[in-house]
Amino acid sequence: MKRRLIKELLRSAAYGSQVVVAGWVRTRRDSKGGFSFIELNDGSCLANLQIVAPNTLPNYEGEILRLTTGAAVRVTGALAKSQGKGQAVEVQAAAVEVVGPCDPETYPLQKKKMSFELLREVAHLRPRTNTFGAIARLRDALAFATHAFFRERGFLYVHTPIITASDCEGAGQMFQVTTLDLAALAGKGGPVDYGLDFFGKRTGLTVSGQLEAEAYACALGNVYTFGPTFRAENSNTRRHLSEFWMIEPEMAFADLDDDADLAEDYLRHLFSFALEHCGEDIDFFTQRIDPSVRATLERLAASAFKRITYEEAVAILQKASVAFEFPVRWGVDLQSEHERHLTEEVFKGPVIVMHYPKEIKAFYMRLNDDRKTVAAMDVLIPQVGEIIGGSQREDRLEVLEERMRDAGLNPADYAWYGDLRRFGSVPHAGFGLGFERLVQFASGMQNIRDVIPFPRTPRNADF
RNA sequence: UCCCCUGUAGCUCAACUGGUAGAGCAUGCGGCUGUUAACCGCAGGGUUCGAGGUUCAAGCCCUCGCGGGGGAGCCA
Repeated sequence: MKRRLIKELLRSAAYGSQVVVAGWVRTRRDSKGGFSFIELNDGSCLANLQIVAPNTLPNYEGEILRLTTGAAVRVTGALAKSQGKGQAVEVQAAAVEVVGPCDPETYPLQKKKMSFELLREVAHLRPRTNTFGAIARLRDALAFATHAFFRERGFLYVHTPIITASDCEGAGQMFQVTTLDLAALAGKGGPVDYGLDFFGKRTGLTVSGQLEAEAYACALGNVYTFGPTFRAENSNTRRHLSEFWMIEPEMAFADLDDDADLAEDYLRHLFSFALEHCGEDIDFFTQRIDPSVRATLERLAASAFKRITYEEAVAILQKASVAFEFPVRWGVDLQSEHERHLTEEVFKGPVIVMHYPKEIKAFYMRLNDDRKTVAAMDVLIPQVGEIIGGSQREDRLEVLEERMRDAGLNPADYAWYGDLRRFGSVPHAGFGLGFERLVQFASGMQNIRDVIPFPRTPRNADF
C-alpha cells in the first residue's frame, strides 16, 4: 500500500479505510487502558496525526512503549473518527513499524520550545520543528506563486550566470571564484596573474542578474530571474545574508510607473496566495511568532500601497516630531530609522518611494528631466525595510556613458551593455526582490537566518 | 567594520553588596489516566565558554580571546 500524506488524511472522512502513513514521532502518551497514543508528523502539514496503538500489537512492549520524540515509524491501520477530544480523525494502528529509532539522550530536539539561536546550530534537524516546517512550506508556496504570477503575465523565466566577470553594479563586494592555488601563490609574493586563472580573468559569484536580464528583456519583452545571489559584505544584521535568493523581473517598453505597478501586483499576489494555501501555517505564525501577521497580509492583499516621491519623503520626515539620530535633508539617503518611521509610524504599511537623487543611486538608473533625480523606486515595508529596489533603466547611450564616467567606470568595459542601447534601444524597467526578506515579512520571523534552510553569513558556512 | 548586551546541568533560567552551584522542563525508573504542552513520586546529571590576573576566597571583579544576540553602516 502506498504511503498517504497526513495533510490529506486529516481532511478525510473515509472512516474505516485502510491507510499507510509514515513520519516522525513528536510525542507519545501511554494509557493503561491498553493503548499508546503517538503524535505523528510527516511534514506535509503543521498538524500531527494521532495514532492509537493497542497493546495487542506484537511489538507493543518491546518497541512502541519505547518510542521517543524523533523516531521514524511507518503505520498501517484504519482511519477512524477520534473518540477523544482535540482531533477529528485518528488512525487505529494494525501495525507500527519502527523504521528508525531515535536516542532521546542524544537527540538535540526537545518536545518543548527551543530558542531559534540554538536551532541554528542544528540546522539539519530544525526542519522537524513546527516553526521551520511551517517556514519551509511558506517558502515553497511563495516560490511557486512567483513562477505562477509571472507566467500568467507572459514573463519568461531566464537563467542568468552565477559566475561573472563583471562587478558592474557595485551592488556589493563579490566572492572571488578561482582555480588558482592560493596556498602556493601566498608563498611567492608579487602580483597575481589572472590570465592563468580558469577563465583567464578575475571572476566572482554574481551579485545580481539584472544586466543579463536586461539583454533578454530587450529581445523577448518581459522576463524574470529567480536565483541565488552572493554578497561578500561583512554585514551582521538580522536582515542580511551572504547567500540569498533574488527575483528580478525586467520589462521592455515600460517606465517607472509600470515597474511600481508590477511590484505592487506581485506582492499582493504573493500575499493572497500565501493566505489561500498556507492558512494553517500563517495561523501558527500569528499565534506563536507575530500576532499581527495574518491581519497584515490580509490588509495588504486587498489594498493599494502608498506611493510618494523621495522629495515628499524628505518633507514628511523633516516635519516629523521625532528626533532622528541622523537629520534628514534632500540629497542624503534615507537611514533605517527614517524608513521605519515612514512604514511603521506614518503609513503603517508598505510605501513606495520614487525618484531619488542621482548621486545616491546606481549609474544604470534613468536620469529624469530635472537632471537631479533618477527614475528609481524602493518598496519599503515595516520591520524588514527595503524589500524591493528597482528602476527604469537609462536607455539613452550618451546619458548612460556620461553616468558611467561620473561613477568612475569605463564605458568600454560595458560594451555589451551599451549595445543594448546602441541597437534598437527601448525604455525598460525592472526590480530586485529579496526572497528571504519576503519570507521574513510574510512569517513575522525576526531573523533572516531563520527563513532560509542553511544560512550563510560572515564566519558561518556550516552544513 | 563600529556601538551595546550576553555566555551557569541536554534546554530555559536562578545564585543579595565576591564566601565555594539550584529550580523547572527534558532523560531514566515507578505510579495513574481515551491521552493530548498530560499528571504524581524517585533518581542520575555541572573542570559555571577559554586563557591569564586581583583576592584568604571568583559564576560574580579586571584584561585578552572565542561564541551568541540587538542596533548602525552596506544593501535585497
